[in-house]
Amino acid sequence: MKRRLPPLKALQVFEAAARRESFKDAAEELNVTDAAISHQIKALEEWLGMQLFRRRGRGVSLTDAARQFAGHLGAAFDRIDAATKELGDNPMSGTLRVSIAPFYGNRLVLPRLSRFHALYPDIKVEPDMSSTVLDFRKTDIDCGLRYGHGRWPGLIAKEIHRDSLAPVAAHAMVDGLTLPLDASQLASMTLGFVEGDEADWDRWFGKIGYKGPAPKDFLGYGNRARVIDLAFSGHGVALADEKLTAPDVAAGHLVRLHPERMEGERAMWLVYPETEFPDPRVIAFGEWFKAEVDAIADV
Amino acid sequence: MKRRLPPLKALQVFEAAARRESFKDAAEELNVTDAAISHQIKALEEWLGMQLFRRRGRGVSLTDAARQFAGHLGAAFDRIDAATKELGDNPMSGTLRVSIAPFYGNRLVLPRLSRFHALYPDIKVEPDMSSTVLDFRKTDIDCGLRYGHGRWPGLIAKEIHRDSLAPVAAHAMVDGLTLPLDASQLASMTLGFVEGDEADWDRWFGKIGYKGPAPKDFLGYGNRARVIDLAFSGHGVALADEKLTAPDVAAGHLVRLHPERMEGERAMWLVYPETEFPDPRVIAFGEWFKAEVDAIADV
DNA sequence: CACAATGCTTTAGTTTTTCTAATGTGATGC
DNA sequence: GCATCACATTAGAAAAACTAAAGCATTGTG
Repeated sequence: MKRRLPPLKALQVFEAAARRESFKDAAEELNVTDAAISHQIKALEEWLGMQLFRRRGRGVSLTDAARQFAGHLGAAFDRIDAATKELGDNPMSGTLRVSIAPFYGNRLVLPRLSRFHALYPDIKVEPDMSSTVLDFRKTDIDCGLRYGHGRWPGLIAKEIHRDSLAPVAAHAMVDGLTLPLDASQLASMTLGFVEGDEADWDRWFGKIGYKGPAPKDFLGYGNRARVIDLAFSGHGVALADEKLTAPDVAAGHLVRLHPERMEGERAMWLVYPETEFPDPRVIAFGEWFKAEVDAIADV
Repeated sequence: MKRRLPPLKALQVFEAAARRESFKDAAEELNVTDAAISHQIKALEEWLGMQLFRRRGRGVSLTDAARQFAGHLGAAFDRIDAATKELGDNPMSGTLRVSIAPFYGNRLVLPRLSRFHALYPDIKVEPDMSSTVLDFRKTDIDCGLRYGHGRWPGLIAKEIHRDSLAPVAAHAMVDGLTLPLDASQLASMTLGFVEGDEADWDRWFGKIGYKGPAPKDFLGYGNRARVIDLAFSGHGVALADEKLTAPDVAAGHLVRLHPERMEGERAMWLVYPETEFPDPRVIAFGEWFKAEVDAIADV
């Protein structure tokens, strides 16, 4: 039951001519000459094998069948018009698939998602918490929140929040000590770091002007989730982002050991495919989330 | 609130590509190369200013908005398809405007019209009984029943019934005479004729082999309605078509004076404009009416 | 009643759109 | 690793759409 449509352009011209019952008026509406209308109508009549207009020297009149036909066409074109407008009108709808590292997502994104939904009720966010490398060409994922240096080929990355590092640990670590600790106290503790960012502690101690014996008790982990786990466990200190740890500090699970903050090498980025027409929902999501993170008060 | 539709060809291509979720399959369906599909989709995306497909090296996938859009388009095209099929499927509907001379129409057409409606329930026949010259270019009339020689420039004429002439008169004319009359009795009566067809009586008398004194009492009229009126009035004899007068003969209003029939110069024709696509309803009407006239039994 | 104006048609030629062939690219399967 | 598949791109060919101009029949106007 395949469709067999007449040339659509001819139908469009016919519908206009039928609606106005005049080739001249149709020509004006479509910004062409009346000869063009005449041609299209003739071609359509030939395609259909029947006459649509009665010619009468000056002016034309519709046959019964053609009038009915034109009505259907008008309705069909109206529907196309409506669908086209809808397409442009509300880009803020549908499903937005966001890839987020589980650690970061559970901690910062999920608790705030309901507020995004309040803002854009027609967008359903589908967080993808798998930690696999994200490839927008293989999956239907629209954007991702990624932690890193911000340069990924083929991807556009917009900075959400750059690390603002400060040492945190569990209460057990500082039992009986007065806060803030001084640098030599810190230097003697077990210091967690993310592999690849080994230099962070050195830079931090340098920033506070520490000149004493170099810290020696380092523990490296594959990602910062593990480093923060170390802090939670009470067996070491993490040099962690203030926004990321703020909820735990506020809740009393972690303690800031020193007021000094240091800008980190890495940041959290909104990433999405390099495309001619960026998905406006992605942009909106990124802007909303940056505002949310910025609003996290330091403790 | 003018419509502003994207290029319809591009929409058609997009709908197919969206339905199959494959440019290649769409190309096959539309009998073009896949490059053509790629071009149209790209053009449409540029027109809309947004992406419809996610490209993924091999294959494509629809965005949410595009899927919805394609659904609307499919429905619209289905409607166009249905309307187009309907247009061709039932040509036997609508209003058929037929121009008929009142005399002929009241006598032969109107009494039979209900049977045409039974045959084609969707055609509404609108008889136009005005006797004005019919010009298909000025009016919305579809066809006419015309009496004459059958040659009218710009018109197609199909013969419905050729005159089969025989003399009729009112009963009063033949009171006390035995039927059929013989030729000399007829020749002495008042003979009605239609102006232009003066020779008919001569031919008729010739046909029955009448050699006596030529008839002298002639009365000319502008049309045959008046000539038959003469017969009704009892003041003369009409040389009239057997089918046309059959009802009156059967009802006893007129009497056939002689069994001899003569084929006339004129006939009743179905006429309609010379056009590339004749209205099939006109053809059907003509065929039906010819059958009806043929079925009139002579009395 | 002649004459201008109107609205559609036709023809011939131009412009625009659409399509193809060839080639390229990245993904995928063997 | 290599063939294959699905889409993209380019350049150019083919087809469709459009225009200008002239024509024709009808209609309105002075």
